[in-house]
Amino acid sequence: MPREKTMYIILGPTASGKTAVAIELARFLNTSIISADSRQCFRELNIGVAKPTAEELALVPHFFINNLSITEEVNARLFEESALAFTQKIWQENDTAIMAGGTGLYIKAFCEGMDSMPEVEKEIREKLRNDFSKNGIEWLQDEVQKKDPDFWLQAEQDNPQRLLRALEIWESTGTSILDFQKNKKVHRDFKIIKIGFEIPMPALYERINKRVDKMMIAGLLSEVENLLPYRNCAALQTVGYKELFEYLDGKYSLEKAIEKIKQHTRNYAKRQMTWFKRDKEIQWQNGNARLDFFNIQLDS
RNA sequence: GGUGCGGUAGCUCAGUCGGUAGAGCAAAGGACUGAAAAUCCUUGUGUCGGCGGUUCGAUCCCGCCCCACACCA
Repeated sequence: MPREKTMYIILGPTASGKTAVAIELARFLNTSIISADSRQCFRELNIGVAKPTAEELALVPHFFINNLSITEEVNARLFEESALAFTQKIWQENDTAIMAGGTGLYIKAFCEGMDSMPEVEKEIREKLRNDFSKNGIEWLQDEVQKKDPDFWLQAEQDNPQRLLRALEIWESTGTSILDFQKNKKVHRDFKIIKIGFEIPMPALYERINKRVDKMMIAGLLSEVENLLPYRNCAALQTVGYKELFEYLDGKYSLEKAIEKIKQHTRNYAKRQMTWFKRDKEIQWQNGNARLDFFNIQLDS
């Protein structure tokens, strides 16, 4: 009788120390790690996204790291599909697996599934985005209001990303996006245990500030300079890159850019916590009490 | 020393033709179904540099002073 398969999901805000613990745990359980991080999957992004080092990656098999280029599109649905495929692969040899990351939506997609949505042709998406950047938010709002009034009524009416998505679904299908959002949770045929790493905000902010300084010493600026031709990619709308692009534009000093990176990373960590706090399945652990964490895992 | 331009929310600044003031960013909280390290929402009383004067009333006008910057000596 095979043991029940178990996925341990190690999550938490950026700079909470997830990476090291996930690797330790993976070695202990002799299994692999699936990264749930919307930026570490890009092979061109390294220092600025706090990717595990080559040495760390060599210790344990990793999935969804370095598997995509910044010129490719990624989204939660794609993550769900590939993470499930990786999981099946791991199950062939292991009863346990580890997912580690801070992208809450991706983790949710993996655990609960995304509603299936119609494919949107590239041309439609690009045309809408062009029209939006040419004509502005009022145009977008008018379009949505005209074409999908039901969605409009309950929409975040100033949120261009959401309006564009609704509109591209409308343009592709003639149907409201609401008709595809079933909000039903999928059940996975394996056990999921979510462990959250929590560090008091002042301490976390301190760690973030220090880590940004380390990134600069490690050569983040030259990583960013090399990516200058790609700065418009969605993948580069990322803390640490945006600010240094603007520094290179001469918008402000390097010191100022570094200060902004720290600020924006703190804001990001806060948003991550806001997301995670709502998930009542997460077992929270003090990020400094790692032994404790292992004990609990062995018992469950 | 002289001239000019400033001194308004933690920061950058707008504004009040005299009736005690508002944006962006920050901060705090929140949302989140194909860009999620993204995007969006909520929250703004601060001796409007100091002291006097004019006025029913001054942050806004006048005088003096202090501070910063620029230029001239």
